[in-house]
Amino acid sequence: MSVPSYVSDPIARVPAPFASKCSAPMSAVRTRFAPSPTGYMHIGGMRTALFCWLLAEHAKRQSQEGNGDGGTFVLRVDDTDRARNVEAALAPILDAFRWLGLTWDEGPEVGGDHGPYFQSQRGEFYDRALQTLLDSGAAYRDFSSPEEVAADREAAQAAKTPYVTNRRSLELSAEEVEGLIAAGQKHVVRLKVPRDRTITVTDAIRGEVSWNAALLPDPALARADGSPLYNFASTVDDAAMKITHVVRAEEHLSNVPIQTLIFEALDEPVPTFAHIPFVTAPGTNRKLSKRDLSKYRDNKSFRKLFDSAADRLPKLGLELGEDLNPVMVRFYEEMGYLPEGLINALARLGWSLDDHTEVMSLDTVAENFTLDRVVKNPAGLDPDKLFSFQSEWMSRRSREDKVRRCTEVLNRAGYENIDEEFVGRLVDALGDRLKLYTDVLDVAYLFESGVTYDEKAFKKRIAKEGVPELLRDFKTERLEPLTEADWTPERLEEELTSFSAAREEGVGKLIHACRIATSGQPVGPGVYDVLALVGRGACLERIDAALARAAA
RNA sequence: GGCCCCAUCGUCUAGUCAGGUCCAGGACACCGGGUUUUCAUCCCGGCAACAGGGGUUCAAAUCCCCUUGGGGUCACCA
Repeated sequence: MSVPSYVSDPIARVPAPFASKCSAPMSAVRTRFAPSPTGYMHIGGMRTALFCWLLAEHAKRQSQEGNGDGGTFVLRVDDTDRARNVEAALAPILDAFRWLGLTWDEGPEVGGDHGPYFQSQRGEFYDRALQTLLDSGAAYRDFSSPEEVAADREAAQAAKTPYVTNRRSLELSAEEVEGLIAAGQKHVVRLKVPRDRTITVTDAIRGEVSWNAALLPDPALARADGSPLYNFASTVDDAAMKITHVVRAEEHLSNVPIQTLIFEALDEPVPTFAHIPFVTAPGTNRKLSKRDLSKYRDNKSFRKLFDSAADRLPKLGLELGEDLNPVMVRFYEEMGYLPEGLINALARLGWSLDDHTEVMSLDTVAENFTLDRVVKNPAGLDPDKLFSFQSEWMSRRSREDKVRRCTEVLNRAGYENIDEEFVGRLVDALGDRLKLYTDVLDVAYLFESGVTYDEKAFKKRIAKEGVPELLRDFKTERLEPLTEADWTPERLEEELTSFSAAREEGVGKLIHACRIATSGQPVGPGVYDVLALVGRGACLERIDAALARAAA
């Protein structure tokens, strides 16, 4: 088979324009995200998936305005070799897409014209492609044992020379090869890399990148049992699914020359590659990885996340650890983050709209997303910034939504008979303080019979010269005479203010004392709301308890 | 080690392709002040960066080269 003269004109084979700032209409854009079913959705993978989705979605919208031929986002499952529990391991991944509102046009559950969408079901595609390559001579059977290959590799390493495949099997005659096959001799199929080539590709993000093919080992396409390897399966699928833009993390950049060669050998157009920077671990520019999780606690803003999760998750019957942690999308969902918040943060990781726009909906991002505004260098997710986006989006949520979701959290935390009307009052009192749905857990004292005192705050605000007396008098003179009906924030404020004035004291003293006595904590909603929410009976009891504690 | 990629405030970034309007803009974080006689919000202000060295040019964060630093990848994994 003849190899196209790709070297002389590398760009000619790159189909669609990648910088859509240009006014030329875009041809159809088809992107894919190909997760392997691991049982969880990695936050970095999610960012990659988001960019894939955005590119397709943007093209889709453009075409609706009469510009271009549409966009399609494909979800394909890389489950080669892992057939056992695919469904269970895939579910969390699909859930993450659903939670964030990233729909797929083709893939699991929805099907499509280019299926099946599970690699484990695409065996015939690989077999056929493999035969094509074997027939054309682009690939060959390698009878070397894995041990021999490993030894060659080590020798090259030791000699400090680049390792290239020892093509001994190529010296076999056709008859000898037939004989070995007939004898059941184990072998892999390798791509015969043309060693006189320079492979050049114009990456949509990195620009022109080249490799000297003479330095490339012949990659295995299929195992001894005939099953396809990643680079091969992925290329065959991308070709069959008519993928126009391969958007993936930068760590895949080194797969480009091999895949390019495979596309060419298959006589398929080479898609546009777009290698986006990966998401880094906090405080470093290394790849964010589940394995180094414990190290991330050393990072200041990550530690806040961990600490807060360690406190809250158990209350919801969950556990911070291997199966649930900040590298997973589900972590943020369980902690009560909003999809809008995470999307906003992820979209801003490596991409910007302009020099000032920070808060953006998925819709806004999709409307404006182009690869030419993707940055080249890796970026770390900053929990503080995510939190800032989160509070912005939470502030836009309706009261009904907050009430419903907070009630859910409370129920999950095991508090029985939660009254939605009461939660409504609570949500009002919380106001902007409610940043995450799980923030309601901070006011658990409203749903429990006793109070746990913050020791430091207690000492500072109650166990102090004159304060217990003041609190006691306020209680007996002003609080006790109030009826249940009088027990409103407005009335309580009136009483506290006038009492303080009568005593010639600043209101601060009593405000703090009351807050600590009734809630145990130095922070929370406004005091009058706290007193009202805690209720007359419990307030009086708790003040007594605090007084007794101060006296002890 | 080979190959490849990357390099602007603590962090995410704008500016780089089409050099001057940038003694570098925004956001988050941080620090200070104001509002709230409480917590949070909100408002105002501040701190803070072009990795280094050579070129090219009247002019370089922007173009070229080198150095340094960081990272990715080198499987019959994905």
